[in-house]
Amino acid sequence: MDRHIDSLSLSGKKALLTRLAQFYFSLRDCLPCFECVWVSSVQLAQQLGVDDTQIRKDLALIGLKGRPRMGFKRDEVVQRLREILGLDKQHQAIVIGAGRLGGAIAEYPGFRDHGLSIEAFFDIDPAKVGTQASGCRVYHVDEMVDFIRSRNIRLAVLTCPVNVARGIASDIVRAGVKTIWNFTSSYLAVPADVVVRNEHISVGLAELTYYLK
Amino acid sequence: MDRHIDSLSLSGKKALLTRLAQFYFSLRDCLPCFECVWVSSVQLAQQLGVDDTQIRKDLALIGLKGRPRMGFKRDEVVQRLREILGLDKQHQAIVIGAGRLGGAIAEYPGFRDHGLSIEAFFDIDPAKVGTQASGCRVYHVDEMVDFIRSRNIRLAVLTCPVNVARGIASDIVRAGVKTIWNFTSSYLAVPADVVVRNEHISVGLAELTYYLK
DNA sequence: TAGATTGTTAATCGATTAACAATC
DNA sequence: TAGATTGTTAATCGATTAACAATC
Repeated sequence: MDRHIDSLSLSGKKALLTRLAQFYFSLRDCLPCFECVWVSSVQLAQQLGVDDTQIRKDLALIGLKGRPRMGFKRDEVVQRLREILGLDKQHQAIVIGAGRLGGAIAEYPGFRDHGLSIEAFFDIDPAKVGTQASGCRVYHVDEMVDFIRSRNIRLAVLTCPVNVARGIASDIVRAGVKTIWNFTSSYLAVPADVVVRNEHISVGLAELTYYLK
Repeated sequence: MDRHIDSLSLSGKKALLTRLAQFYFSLRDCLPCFECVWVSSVQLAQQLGVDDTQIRKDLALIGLKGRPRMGFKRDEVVQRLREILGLDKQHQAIVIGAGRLGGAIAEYPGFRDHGLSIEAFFDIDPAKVGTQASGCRVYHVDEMVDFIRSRNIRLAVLTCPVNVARGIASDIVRAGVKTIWNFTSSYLAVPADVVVRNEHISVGLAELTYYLK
């Protein structure tokens, strides 16, 4: 099962995970009108604007079998995707940077449903330290490393200013963080066992303004 | 020049634009310590963790020439990237959904620097309509189409609930919007002359939680 | 000059798509 | 049965990487 996924290249694996997550959200959010028990690879492909062969291959890779003439059992697919993507388990995370973006992310309703619980914010601004943000306490950045160590935090969300992103990243990695969700426009160099997902919002803007010319 | 870019496949073009935007932000934000006038493709490649041949090819594609033994003139590269990406020009945009995420996006400091000006928010909540958000007025969604038409808005940011995303998308496209920055987890089907950039935040989360297993 | 870096062609690699037999 | 859909192999396509001559 999972062994097959691990045989993929790093970029292939990343692309696969992105597709699997899209399948999941498409089946969960975007087909609520569908009372159908069965969903075919062609239906899903049309929903997402991709090739149907791809979908059958991806589902086969995670051990799902379809039925000729019927398609795939929708609930079975959704359940298996939850397992594979780790959305079933509970994960503790911290947010570094108690600004608007950090707050928006912490309050995103989908997250709690997917097992993400924000444990604390960290900021350097004395006006923010000690206050509550989105139901969590805001601590000073100086307390960050101890917090990560004592609570065994593995996931950190970076919404701090770009110029301090690298310093923070190296601190939290040394404290034990294994996955970083990077919302700054900084490129982070990390050890091989740490995963960084970049959400470079400015890059998205640049892509769009290109097309506006 | 630009004609070369247009000869690329759709996915190739998208990948190129992403790389160009990364070059830009890397040169602008992440090498401020560098007083160097010259920057080599190898330096930039190391910064971004990509292949240096790729960088030379990309820069050649947009008409930039390097000098053997020296590299590329940094300012020239930055300036040309601004032109190509359309970051020099002023663009008016609207944000649909006056929640936390919409506010965070509207206040993102990088945007005004890159020519994006938010003209209005739209929401369906009576408690929000008529108020100010991030320095802009919040209008009712019913006024959206007229606003787009009269102000000739081409770019819309979607931060509305997922279940209304498709209806909104089809309304704004009919009103004349050409590029949609989609922060909902909905897949939007649009005509060929409309560009959608998806920032599926939940997809990002799913990718990260996979690695936490 | 010697050496480093560009610019570009060729080769490899992987991802996507097409085709089609198997099957319910 | 007939027909639709899966599952999988083969073919195509494009992107990435390697190699190296040109050049400052």
